[in-house]
Amino acid sequence: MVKSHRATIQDVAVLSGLSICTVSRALRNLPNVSEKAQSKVMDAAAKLGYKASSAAARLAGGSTGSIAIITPTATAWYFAQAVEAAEEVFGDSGLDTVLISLRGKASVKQKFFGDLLGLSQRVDGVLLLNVDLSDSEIALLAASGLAVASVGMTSVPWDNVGIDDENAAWEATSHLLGLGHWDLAVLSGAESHENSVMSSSERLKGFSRALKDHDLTVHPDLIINSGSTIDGGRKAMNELIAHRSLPTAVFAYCDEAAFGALMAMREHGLSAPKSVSVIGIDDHPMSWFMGLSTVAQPVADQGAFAANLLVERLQNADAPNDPSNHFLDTKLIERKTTRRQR
Amino acid sequence: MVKSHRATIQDVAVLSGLSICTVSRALRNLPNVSEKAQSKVMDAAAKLGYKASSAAARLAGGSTGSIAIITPTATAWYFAQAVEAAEEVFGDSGLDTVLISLRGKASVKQKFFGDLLGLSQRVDGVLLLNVDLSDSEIALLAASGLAVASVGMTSVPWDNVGIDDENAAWEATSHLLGLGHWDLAVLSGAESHENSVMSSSERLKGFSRALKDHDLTVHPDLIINSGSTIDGGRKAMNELIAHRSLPTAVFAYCDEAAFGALMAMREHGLSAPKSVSVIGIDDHPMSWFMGLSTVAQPVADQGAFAANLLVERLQNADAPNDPSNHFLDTKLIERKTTRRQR
DNA sequence: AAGAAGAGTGTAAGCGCTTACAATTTTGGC
DNA sequence: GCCAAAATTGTAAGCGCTTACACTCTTCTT
Repeated sequence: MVKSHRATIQDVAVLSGLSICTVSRALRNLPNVSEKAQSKVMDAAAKLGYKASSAAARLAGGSTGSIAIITPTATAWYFAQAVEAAEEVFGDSGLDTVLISLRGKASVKQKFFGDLLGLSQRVDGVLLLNVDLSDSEIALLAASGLAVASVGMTSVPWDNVGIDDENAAWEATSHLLGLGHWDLAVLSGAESHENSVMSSSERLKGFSRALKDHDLTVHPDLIINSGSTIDGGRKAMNELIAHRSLPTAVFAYCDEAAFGALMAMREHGLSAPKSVSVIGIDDHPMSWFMGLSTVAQPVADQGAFAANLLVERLQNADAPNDPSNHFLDTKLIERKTTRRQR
Repeated sequence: MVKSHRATIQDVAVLSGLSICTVSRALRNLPNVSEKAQSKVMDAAAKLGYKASSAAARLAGGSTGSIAIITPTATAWYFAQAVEAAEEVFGDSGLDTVLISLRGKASVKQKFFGDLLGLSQRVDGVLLLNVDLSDSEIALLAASGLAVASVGMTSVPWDNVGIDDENAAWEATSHLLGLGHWDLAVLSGAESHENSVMSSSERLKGFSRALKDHDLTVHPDLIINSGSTIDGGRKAMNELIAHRSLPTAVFAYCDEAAFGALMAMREHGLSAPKSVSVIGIDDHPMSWFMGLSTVAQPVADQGAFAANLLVERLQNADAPNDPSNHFLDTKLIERKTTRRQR
């Protein structure tokens, strides 16, 4: 019954008594196929356990049945969550997901863009997770013919879902200010240039706006790139402690960076909130335990949402291109690493 | 200069003045190609920025240029580390990596094996990360024609790299016993049947052996499946606290499960090592901060190592099949969650 | 009731590669 | 130098699918 060799479209054609062409159309729900033919084909395909060869389909100009996820790293909590959620959506849609982790290496990103043409014949679409893109890179991607969607990016010409980063940062910072802190530092995530499309840029804006609201100015010395890892946060905080003046409160780009900051403080005999108040963004599973004040965001939901958007685009590829931007809700959670400044 | 259309093997053939066939052979370093032809082809290919279409190659019987990573989850620390390290190796070898996360769903694994034939024409090989496999599934995989390698599995008929899980668990447990504890519970990771190929099974063996060494017996009530997540550890420990007798020490399958256990204890007003001593395995980045005693293992190294093994297999596919098993070193790290029992 | 328009289906030409197998050139032994 | 064996290169037939285009029936028009 089960042949060791995979059923081909040919087999389906023979079994259903129709031509290969009709089978191909029926299988892809194209118009101009009678209901009778349609059901015959479906029956035959089911009976044979037929699934189209993605290689052949791709070669002949069809779709590849896979999409790429581009992520700065696969290990940080936020990204791992988003990747897994998106992978689930793609898998449920019968799509393979190829993972490309930039790992902070410029060379990898370069390779990615250098081989965009190649990539575009291996995948149908691309899901970007908070990837730092230049204008020309955005243009390249938009012109690549690939379907594109993203998580946590701003002002990009494709579907995006994220949180209102600027506002989340504003909330976190305002919380600190509201507690009477006025000497603040920020562990700012990734380095971000003017007009960056990344969330770290937005969060920095929110931080600055909150200070401005209190007639405070941002001291450049108290903005330190931490990346989004524990170790990055630790190094950034160490730098702050060792070479700059110690603020009374720190707003960290994300919870893991905040954990790192807490670690650095401990290494120096400091603790939160006694020495310094600390707040992050994420609500990482460890944050409750660490007593970390934070702004919670739904990460898996963002990944799944964006993935769904991408799948929809793929399904009606002829629909008009009207990039949508979706914000999911965040919520300030006050715990024990922040307290009133006397 | 740069054509919007991708260069094909045809273009390379024309530029180099050779036939498509020779080009194909030269590109793949097959024998029977003169050095002169070889270099001509390489030059032409480089000049055109040529890269073979994986779809066409695959269709014609060649390789796909991608490999699949099968992981129980992409979010747990251990797996995220291994995935990223492997992905780096594959990327450096010019291979795409398609990610398949089982997410604990039997249906996903079922789909995976159901479509093994399909998968085998989309990827050249499979890297398994501590995947729970039945004998028949192992047989299927071995017969699939795919190259296979794994991380953290035992007695499998393909290359594997991991740690000596049995011994690591023995060490952790012996540490507890050596401190005078004799009433021990274990958060045992994934549920594992007899003859399981998973690390949780090995670790349970190591735990049992250590007890046996001290003429202690394992009480089934004190073996609780925790999975490898924080939340799983928390639930398992809650179960222990609420419905079973509280031991004086707990050996957790991994650090994240241990964190969860610590959380559960805190929820019940307990703490380590005062109420219960706790030890894990991994040396997670947070473990230092948490003061968690643990057995450190090099996770990224394992992923990279296994990935390299797989790549090598792919490269000389005709080499004899002699599955190798590699153990990387572990190291007991004593911190503050374990202390002498009076 | 004849012809146009449309719906449904089939034919055949690739997509870019690999790989028998055939053709050609080179090498080496005498 | 001559011929067989070995080394190199070319020819052509697919791999399984999509798609332009041709063809055959149905439906409507008028």
